[in-house]
Amino acid sequence: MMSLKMEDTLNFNESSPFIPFSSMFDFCEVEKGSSLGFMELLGVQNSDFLFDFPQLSTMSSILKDSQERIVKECYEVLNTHQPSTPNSSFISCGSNEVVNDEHDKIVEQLHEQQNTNKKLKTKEKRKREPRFAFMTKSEVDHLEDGYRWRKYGQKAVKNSPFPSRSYYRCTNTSCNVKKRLERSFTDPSIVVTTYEGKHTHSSPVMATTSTLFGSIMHGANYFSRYYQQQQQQQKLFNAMSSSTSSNVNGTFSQEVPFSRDNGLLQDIVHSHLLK
DNA sequence: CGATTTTGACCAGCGC
DNA sequence: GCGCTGGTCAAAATCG
Repeated sequence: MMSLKMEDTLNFNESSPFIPFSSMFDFCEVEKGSSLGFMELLGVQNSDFLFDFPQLSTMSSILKDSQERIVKECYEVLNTHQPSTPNSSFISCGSNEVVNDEHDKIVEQLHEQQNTNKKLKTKEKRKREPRFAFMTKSEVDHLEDGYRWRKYGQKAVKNSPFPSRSYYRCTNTSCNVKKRLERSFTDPSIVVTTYEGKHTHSSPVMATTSTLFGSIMHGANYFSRYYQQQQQQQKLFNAMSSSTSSNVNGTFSQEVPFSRDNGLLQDIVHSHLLK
């Protein structure tokens, strides 16, 4: 497996405050370090995805800094959250060697299983959009993000020294995005912002302020795809390992799903930000 | 006067 | 079933 190094791409300022990407697991009810947990974390299921932006006061002033963080953190994830099993390679989707009846059968079974799980889930729970949250050190509760929001509710937070949690909805009638704001339990200077859903329109305010959120969402979507693919391939690998354990090693090829040359950076960060 | 915020009531999900 | 909690609704109040 090739190692990805962001130093080759960006001159990251080592002295600037930086909390590792892995720290976001501290805020989530998923298993730390597992690729499954990470998938759920990215909104593939119903969990939250958290970034941490310490020492930052306004969205507009941190644009460049955050962009570098996102890229650095993304590279860290790629290098540290690979499948834990040794030799648990990625299986090339286009590999001719694994195209046979057994393969098709297993794929079909996996799809059926996934559909069954989906049906059960939607029956169990009301459908909720993937959530995406980040923390910002700020004295101001409501940070400018380029979109216009209307407050539709406020709730007292139990056992919290801070009065409430605020609920906002995008003012665009065709857009269903929601946002939740609250002060951190552990550090009052930190504002936790949670977005739910995806804007169906462009930012009505400045392009520059919305670009940060756009980049973050873009990064989240990227990893969502990445780990969804990885998880699916891992399942297939496990299924085939149990059924055809004798020739596993010779059957699958190791492969990096998104190579740097194919534009990992471009996939995460909007191109005009890289200039 | 329209847009936005405030706030108490209400609803749904969950654990016991 | 009951109580708790997170999330939403909607009428009234406030703002620009």
